[in-house]
Amino acid sequence: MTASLAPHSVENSLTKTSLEQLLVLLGKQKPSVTENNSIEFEHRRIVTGKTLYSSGESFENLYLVFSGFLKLSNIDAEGNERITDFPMKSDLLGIDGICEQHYHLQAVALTECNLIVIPFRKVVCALQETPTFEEYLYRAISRSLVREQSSKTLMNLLSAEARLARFLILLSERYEALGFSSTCYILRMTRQEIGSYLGMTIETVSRCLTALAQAALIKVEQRNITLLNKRALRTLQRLPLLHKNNGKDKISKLEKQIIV
Amino acid sequence: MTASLAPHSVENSLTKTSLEQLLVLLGKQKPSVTENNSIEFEHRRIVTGKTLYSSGESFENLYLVFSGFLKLSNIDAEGNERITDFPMKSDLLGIDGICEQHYHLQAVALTECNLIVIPFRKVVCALQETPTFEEYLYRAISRSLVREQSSKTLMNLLSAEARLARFLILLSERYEALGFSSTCYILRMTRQEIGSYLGMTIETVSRCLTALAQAALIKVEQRNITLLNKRALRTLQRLPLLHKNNGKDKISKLEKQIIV
DNA sequence: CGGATCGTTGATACTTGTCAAAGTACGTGG
DNA sequence: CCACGTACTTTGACAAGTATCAACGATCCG
Repeated sequence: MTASLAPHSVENSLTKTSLEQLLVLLGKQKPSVTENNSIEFEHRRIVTGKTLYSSGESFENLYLVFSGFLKLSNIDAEGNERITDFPMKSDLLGIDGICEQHYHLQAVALTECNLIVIPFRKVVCALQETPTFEEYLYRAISRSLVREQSSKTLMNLLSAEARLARFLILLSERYEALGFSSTCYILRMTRQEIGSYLGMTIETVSRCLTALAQAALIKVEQRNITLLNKRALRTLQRLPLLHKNNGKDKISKLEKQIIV
Repeated sequence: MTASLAPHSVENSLTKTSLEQLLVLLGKQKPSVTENNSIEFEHRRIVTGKTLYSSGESFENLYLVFSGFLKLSNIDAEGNERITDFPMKSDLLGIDGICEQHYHLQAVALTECNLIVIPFRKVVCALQETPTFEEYLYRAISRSLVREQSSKTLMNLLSAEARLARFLILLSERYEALGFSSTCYILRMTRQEIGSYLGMTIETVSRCLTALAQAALIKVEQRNITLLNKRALRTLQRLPLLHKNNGKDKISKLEKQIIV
């Protein structure tokens, strides 16, 4: 049972995208009739493992993910990688470059990627007579901020198990929003990368996955994840850190809650 | 020895701000001559403890902090507060409201505050012929995102001591950027609020402050903080979690590094 | 068939949360 | 002005969670 419905599959053929299509990806609901559709955006493809942009590089473009899966990370002075996000379809990349005209982070493809290129300066100037574009650009940027804040907020003070449960649920919701299966998907990143993102060691990631699987909340087959009990996962992700019981008790207690 | 130079002091008298002044606060370097200066922005004052906006409230304005000190937080379903930022002068508030037209977070004044009101929809439409405004607005929003990401990145996988050291250094840098003393300032928030922000308990905050003080890296007098050894603090904030020595060894080792 | 990267599992030690209690600042009302 | 209550802070003893270290298993690729 492979998660063949996961993103990064078809629709890799496009090489140009109209403004209207771009707005829909940015979150626009109903297609407008009168929109300026003469403007087209180039695409850029990168293969697995390649870098889209690096920290310090001068900022020129925003990128909207059309297909594929990436990681966004920070390399500190000692060379340690700290992952801040895993962008996927419809996510906007490169916002971190606007403020100082050079990118702060590094974006690397975890699968083959097809990205819509948005030349920022040109576009913002040229499209100011197209208010909807501006509006959705603002919204997309704001959404990134909200997501960062809420993930930051929730990562701390939650146990490793809770954070991992939350991570799996959030991934599931993102897949669902894109029209893919929300219960069965492929992790496109290594355990190491999950650990970097969630702020825990690779061993802890592994142990927590095992624990969740033993409690029959998920099924783990290498990077293939099946969510078996989303309700329990949701409950788990809200448990504050450190209850009086150990892991097994916690989960069996959870089981009871669910049966009731 | 009180930190009388800390922000939130003078300059509380203004009630209107020109576009040019606003751009300078947003980070503009050299004043332009030809800028449209006829536009003026209203101010809003709130007293200590009052709420500027709450989660869920419909979004209308961005606010630029002119003076004072606030906290930005998230109240979860169980009523726990999770603080995501402590905005101060020149910080932009309310960005979290753009994406869904209602605020996601709650903003509360920690001191008396004087805020410049930016009616978002009106202003973005009306000022699109003023490219510099747009540009600096984008920059400010991007800067918020970068700050969120980097703080998120650094909070995890660092020890409580390191996070607290980082917190104190970052505060110091923000005060310095505003022209205030970078070595002596007043914490405007409780230990509880620091703990919520850094993802640790109030007891841990207290113990770490004591430890840093005993190592003579800082001086603590209630909420009055003096940084005695910034170099050591900077070193400490980059130490990865969990070395083989205990806290005291860590600091004395640090001391040696510094003496050398 | 190696070699390398990735993932799992176990034993141990350290950090930090939890619980409990006492100390300090601050404002209100007598 | 002092007593008192409340909120804030500090400190200690203990327990729980997770990092570290080490070894092994699995998968992938040349």
